[in-house]
Order: sequence, then C-alpha cells, then structure tokens
Amino acid sequence: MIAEVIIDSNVKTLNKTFDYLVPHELEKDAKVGTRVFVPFGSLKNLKEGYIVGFKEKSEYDLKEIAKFEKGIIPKSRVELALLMARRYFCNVSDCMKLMLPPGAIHNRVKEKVGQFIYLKKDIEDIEEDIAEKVIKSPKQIRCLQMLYENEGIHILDLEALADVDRVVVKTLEKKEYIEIVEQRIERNPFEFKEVERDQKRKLTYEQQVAYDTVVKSIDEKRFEQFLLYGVTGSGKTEIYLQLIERVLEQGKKAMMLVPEISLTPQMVDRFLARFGDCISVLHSKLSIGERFDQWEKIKEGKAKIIIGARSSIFAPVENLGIILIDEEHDTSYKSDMTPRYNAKDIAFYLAKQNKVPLVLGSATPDINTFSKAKQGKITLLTLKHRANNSNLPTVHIVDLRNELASGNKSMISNLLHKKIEENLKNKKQTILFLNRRGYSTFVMCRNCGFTAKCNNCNVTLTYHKDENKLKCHLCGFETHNITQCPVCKSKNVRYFGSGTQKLEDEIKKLFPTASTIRMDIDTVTKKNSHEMILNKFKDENIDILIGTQMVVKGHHFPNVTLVGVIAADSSLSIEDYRASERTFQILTQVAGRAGRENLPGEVIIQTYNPDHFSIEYAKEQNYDLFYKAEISLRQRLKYPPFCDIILIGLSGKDEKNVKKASEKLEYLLLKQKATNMYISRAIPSPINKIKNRFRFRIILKCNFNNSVINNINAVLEEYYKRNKNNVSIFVDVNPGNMM
DNA sequence: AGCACGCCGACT
DNA sequence: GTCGGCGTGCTC
Repeated sequence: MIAEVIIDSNVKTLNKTFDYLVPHELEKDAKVGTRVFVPFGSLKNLKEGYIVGFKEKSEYDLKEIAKFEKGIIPKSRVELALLMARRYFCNVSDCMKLMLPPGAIHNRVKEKVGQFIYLKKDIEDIEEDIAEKVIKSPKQIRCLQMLYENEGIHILDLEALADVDRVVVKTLEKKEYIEIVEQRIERNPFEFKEVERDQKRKLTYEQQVAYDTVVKSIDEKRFEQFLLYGVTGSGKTEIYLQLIERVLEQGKKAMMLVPEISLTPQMVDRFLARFGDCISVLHSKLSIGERFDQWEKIKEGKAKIIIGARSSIFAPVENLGIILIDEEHDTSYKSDMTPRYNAKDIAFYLAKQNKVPLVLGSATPDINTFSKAKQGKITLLTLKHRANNSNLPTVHIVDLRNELASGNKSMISNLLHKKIEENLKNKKQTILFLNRRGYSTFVMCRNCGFTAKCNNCNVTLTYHKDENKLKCHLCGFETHNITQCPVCKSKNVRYFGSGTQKLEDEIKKLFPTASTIRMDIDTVTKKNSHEMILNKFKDENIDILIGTQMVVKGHHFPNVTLVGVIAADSSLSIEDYRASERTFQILTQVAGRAGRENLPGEVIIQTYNPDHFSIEYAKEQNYDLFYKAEISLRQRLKYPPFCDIILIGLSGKDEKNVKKASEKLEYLLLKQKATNMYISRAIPSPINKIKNRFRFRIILKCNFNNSVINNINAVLEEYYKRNKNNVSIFVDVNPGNMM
C-alpha cells in the first residue's frame, strides 16, 4: 500500500505529493486525511504530513510512514483543501491546516479531564455509619450528605458546596466511602447561562414569502443561492431561525456564518433560547480548549447548528441542510492571510456539493452580490418593512466646510453639539462614531516639516495620549512622545488628525457632566471586554458611547436616540475602489443604531463631501439608488463585478531584490499573457515597507476563471523553478483591502 | 525550509 | 592536508 503524502511546509517547491509505504499492520489506519509523520530527506526529525491519496506503484525508492495520528480530516475537506490550494495560489498544507481541529497545529490540545466524585457505599450504610459514629468529623459528614443529591459532582464543586478542604475528600476516598473518577469534561462556553426558551414568532407576509421560497429549495434538496435583502429590523434573524428549524426537522444540520464582531452573547442567546444547547459556537474569544471541544462536538454529530466566524466554514459538519451567511457584505469573510480565501466562495462550494440552499443576508448587500441578484444568478428575497413598524431615523448632514468658516474648530459641529445637549437633558443616550483610534493620526514639526514615522514601516505614528506614546498601528512599534523636533530641534511640534481619544477629551471638556465610555481596540483587550463595555453602556445608562467600527454592529440599545458620525470622509478617502460602498454601508449601519423601538432616532453625519452620492443616499437610506449610481461607475471604470482584481504582492528585506523579483515576475506574466488580461507594471505598494519588509506589487484585471488560474499557477511554477531568493510572493484574488 | 554536497581559498 | 565559506540541488 502506497500513500501520497502532502508534507507540511509552506515552501513552494514542496507543494506536491510524496509517495510513502504504509506499514502492513497499519493499513487499516491509513485513510485519506490521516495525519502522518514521515522521514523526509536528511532531516533529523520526522516531518508532519497528510495522506491525500493512494496508489499501486511508485517510481521512487520508498520510505515508510513512521507514525499515524488518530484524528483525520474528512475526505470531503481534503478535496476542498486541494481545490483551494490551486485557486488561492498557496500550498495544500496551508489549506489543510484550516481543516484541523483548533490547537492541533502547535500546542497539542487534549480533552480536558477532571476529577468527579461518586459514592462507593449505599446511602443507608453511610447513614448507619454516621449514626454509629464510625465517622464523626462534621466536615466528612457534610461532604457525604452533599453527595446524596449531587453524585458525579466535580471535586472543586464539592469542596465549595460542602465548604471543605481537599484533604477531607481524600480521606473519604481512603476510607472507601467515595471514589474519585477521571472523566472528560466538555468545556462548555454556555456554562452558567440560563436562557428562557423562546417560541417561534409569527412571520409577516414578506417574511413568509421569503421563508417559503427557501424552504422549497430545502425540501427539494436542491442548491440555490438566495439574497435576503432587508433593512435593519425587518426580521431576517427570525427567518434564519425558522429555516434552521425546518432543516433540523429533516435530521440535517445547519451552518451559519456571522461577522466575528457580531458574534455576541445576545445573538447566541437568541439561538440558545430557540434551540437549546444543540448549537455549537466557534469564535476567537473561546480558549483553544473550548474551541477544540466545540470542534469535537461537531465531528461527533452532537452539534446540530454551527454558528461561527469566517473559519468555521471548515468545521467537520456532515449532513448539511443549509448554509446561512449573515451580514454578507461584511469584509471579515475575506481572509487577508494565506490562504487568502473568501468564506462566501467556500460556502458556495459546500452548498453546491451538498445540494442545499445558501442564504446571504444583508441590509446593504455587497455590490457584487446584488449585481448577481439583479442578473438572476441569485434569487432575491426582499423585506421592505421593519417587522416592528418602527420608523427610520431622521438623518442630518453637516457640511464641515461651513463649520470651519464660521469659526468652529472643534470636532463637534454646532448642530451635533445642540443635539447632544438636548439628549443629555432628556436623559437619552448618544453614540459617537469615529473610525480612527488614538489621539492624533500624525505628529509634525511646523518648522521643518518632519513627521514622526515608524522605524519598521513606512507610515506615520499615531499619538496615544493616555500612554503618552507614539504607536505604529501596523506593526505595534512604540516610542516615547516627542515635544521637540529630532531634526531641527524646534519646539513647534503639532498634532494632526483626530482619533477617538481626542474625541473623548473634547466631549469631556464640552459636556463636563456627561458620563462617557470609549470602545476601540485600545479599550477592548481583556476577555469579554467588548461585551462588558456595551453592557456597561446599556445597564448604567452612560450618556455617550464613543467608538470605532465596533460600535456599529448588531446591538440594540433601546435608549439611544442620537448617533453622530464625526468624520464620514475617513472611509471615503481610502485608495480603494470600494470606498463609496464601504462608506454607504457603514453610514447606513451606524444610522440603524438610533431609535430602534418607540423612540424616534436622529443621526448626524459630519462631512466635507456633503454632495458625494454615498453620503446623500446614506442620508435617505436608499440602497437601491446607491446601487444604481455605484454599479454604473464600476462599469465605466471596469471594476468588480465587471472584472476581477488579482493582486500579486512581493515582499522581502532587501529592496533591490524585491524590485528585481517583481520585474522578473512581470516579465513572465507578460510572456504567458492570457487574452483579455490587463497586467500592471511592477511598482512599489502604497505602503512600501511593513515590518521591515519592502513591498512591490503587480495588479491583474481580468475575468477570474479556470484558465486564468492555470496561467498564474504556471507562471509561479516557472518563477520558483528559476529563482531562489528571499522574496516571498502572495496572490490575492479580489483582496479585502488594496493597501 | 533544512540539509548535504562540492568547489575554492586560507591556514596549522 | 583540512577547515569552513557559500552556491546549488534535492527531499518520495
């Protein structure tokens, strides 16, 4: 028996299978997807690898597989990994890692075991011993009596409950009244949670139509893509819940992806309330051990519903009945690390394979998705009305140019100031949104023009006032703040560009009596802290919440009636063809935070571009008009969805080497040039140095299809065959950001 | 990536 | 003679 093995390595020249003999006695353990350890070359240590196939004969002089590991990757996932490697231009082993249980890569995660206590004698016998004073110690008696009701309790819980020491329990063990048994514990992230069970809600007519359409595809066991397009509050989640219920009734499982940030306890609670603990949640806040247990629960088929962020799409779920992607426009579905996959593409593949529906939901769909819906490639299901009939908030646009002209230099316009004041008086809450953390975005010497830059990256440093430090937001570099210019020694050093810290400072000055809370990466650090801040804001009725991106999503605060967008232009000015789309989406979402129940909401958007269409249509909260304007622009400029953008990035420590490498690659690409492909020159990336690595890039514009995939793979192969240098290359298809 | 191999100059 | 520098090539 000969196994084809993929070696665990990200070295490009090793991205192929190697043949190994399977020892006779282990033939039954060898399956596609088995993790193995093999002797490789002249390496001292065994190399990790994965079996991806078998063959009868081999032209090589074969070595034997040295070690097998029990855990295997399902065959279907191995196939997926092979496809992904080709499509995302990376090594198979990079993709295979996504399919492994969490923690299986570095620190070996084990099943968690604990000591559990069982009675070894009958209760009557024990009571007799107590009566006859065979045991006298009150602590021991308390301990035993506690066990009458709680047999199988964890040792720590017993100690706490009976208020006794470890020695007491151990003594009872020695006297053979109890036994201590080692058992596996499932690390349950829902522990201590008691959620009231919730009932199915009656669907509105619109919801019912959407539900019925998807159910048809479920019942007919047929792949179909749906876009559930509905404004905030139109009841998308209720449809998800009922579709999942339908799938469960048929004995199948459901997978739902959500953006990492909206994977909040409130959302999970809603699922727990409806379905109990047959759900499995995967997200970054879980410990590796907890994630490992969730993975096992899925593998064993105990989890019927899997909810998780991007990487959960690879969870080993069998017998899928539906895949749902909530907030499908969210950028977190695209990975910006190798493998640079898009979870939506993977979901599409899996749904098709399993012949099940794929439901994408959003209030502000991705332009590409909506375009497909318009073309009929995706079935469009529209929810026009808010299920609770609450009104959309009133949106005001403030032209910051006028503000400046009238002498207001603060970050808060006169209108926003007035509205905050009113809100404070009425004891209503306010959210202020500014998508920039820190105090000032850059520090400059007014005398000679020197700006403080990162030592390792070609970017300006951000001033953080609370630590009095300058920080690099790309690599984490920190240095002390400067008050004197290091070049010309002038003391005329000034701060420019305002972040959330400065905003908080200003608010405290303008409204000294108001309570504030700030939420950005700097305040969200410890476990659950994101949630803690939001709960504090809600429960303690804090007047003003100041925050970045993360305040935008998925929460509803019944007492928030005012939302202020401090600088709507920050997302508009980025060098990305999706700048308008991002701006519209974020403004619409942030507006959705205001006035959700019976209270009318108001939104104030401050901008230097009041006439920009993404701001205008965000004011009207009119996605359809925004789409029309944006799609015609994209068509004219030939941007997605009218073509795909492939970014080939090169980086290395030696600038000359990287430049040379990028030019060689450009040459090879031009030589192999497929028809209808635009190939840019090899040029330095917009940020040409990150973490001391110089960066060059080549951009391709074309229709990304099989022949393009073959083409690029062939070019890369030729490049790697001829070049051995310290330049690393990545290929990103429709990257999440263009920097 | 690692590691061996091989070719070449320097040095006990 | 032999030690070690690095360029090249292979890993089933």
